[in-house]
Amino acid sequence: MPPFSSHPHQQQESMSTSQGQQSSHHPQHHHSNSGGSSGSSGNGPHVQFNSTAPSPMRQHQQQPYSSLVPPLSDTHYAQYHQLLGPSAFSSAQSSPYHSNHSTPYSSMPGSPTQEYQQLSGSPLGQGQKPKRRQVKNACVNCQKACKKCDEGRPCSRCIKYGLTDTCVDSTRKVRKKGIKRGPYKRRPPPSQLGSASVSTSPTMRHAAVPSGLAGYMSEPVTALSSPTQSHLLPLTTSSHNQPLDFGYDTSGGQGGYSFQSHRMESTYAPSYASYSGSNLYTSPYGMSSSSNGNNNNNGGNNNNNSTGTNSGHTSMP
DNA sequence: GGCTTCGGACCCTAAAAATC
DNA sequence: ATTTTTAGGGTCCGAAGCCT
Ligand SMILES: [Zn+2]
Ligand SMILES: [Zn+2]
Repeated sequence: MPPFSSHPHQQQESMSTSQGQQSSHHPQHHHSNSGGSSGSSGNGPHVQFNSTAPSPMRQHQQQPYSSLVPPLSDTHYAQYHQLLGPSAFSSAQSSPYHSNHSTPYSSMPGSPTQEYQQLSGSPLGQGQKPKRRQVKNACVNCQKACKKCDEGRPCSRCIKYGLTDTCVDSTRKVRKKGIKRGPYKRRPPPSQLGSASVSTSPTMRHAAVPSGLAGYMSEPVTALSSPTQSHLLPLTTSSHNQPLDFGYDTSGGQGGYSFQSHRMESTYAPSYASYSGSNLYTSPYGMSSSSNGNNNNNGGNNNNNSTGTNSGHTSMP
């Protein structure tokens, strides 16, 4: 993971830069600081660099983009949305909305959270949080508001707020290629398989994971993961090793989109702590020699740019 | 109370690396 | 060629500040 992950929010424009690198996530968000502390928590693959920096936030308020992004009390909204049910999405245009949509929100049964339930039928144990599922591409309005969207194109949220005309998919950047990564962690020994079971049980690898997260560790594990490996794993092990049960089509993904940017946001200094070597994240990279001739070595790689990185939420000009 | 913001946890999945 | 790991790029929860 990147030393300090560029923050998901914001971005705002292709910085040009040599190769247009710039990895900030959020399409537009401005957040003003860097650090995330995500890391340890959960299985989140991206441990972010925690840079404290309380940041005065909440100060700058350029102009509410309310005009574009209408409210919609999520509670209410969620209820409605929940109607979609966990799997309702997946198929592109399956939004129940279109199919029947006559149901008044008020009559929607279920709780908001209900919608994110198990997707792959995994029981999701007692205390576990159900996995949150996301749409592949949120509409611009929801994206800006950081609110939940759905597959339907005028998405339900936009419909509710009468933004159907502006409800279009947000653009996505294409992941860059050629980024070096450094060696991966050891892999499980070839044969042995079934035998290992018990002690080496698949669960081993997740051992380090906080109980609460167990739910994420669904994967049945197709014979693999040796104990050795497990201890090597950072405790941020990724939940799924492989796209086994993905409901979506892998191919589809985000085909090349050209990025665009909507909004330039006013002044939001990048400010994120530069990552100096703390290995908060046990990645092979860090340990790798200093040389790192080729790989830019840890996240640093193309992020450097990051300029915009860190915050994202934008707030309309 | 609702609405607006937004920090950052959580997710998805393509690409790199490791194996086969 | 296939599998596994990793991280780029994203979605959106949930809390806090504002507004009415
Ligand atoms: Zn939407
Ligand atoms: Zn929409």
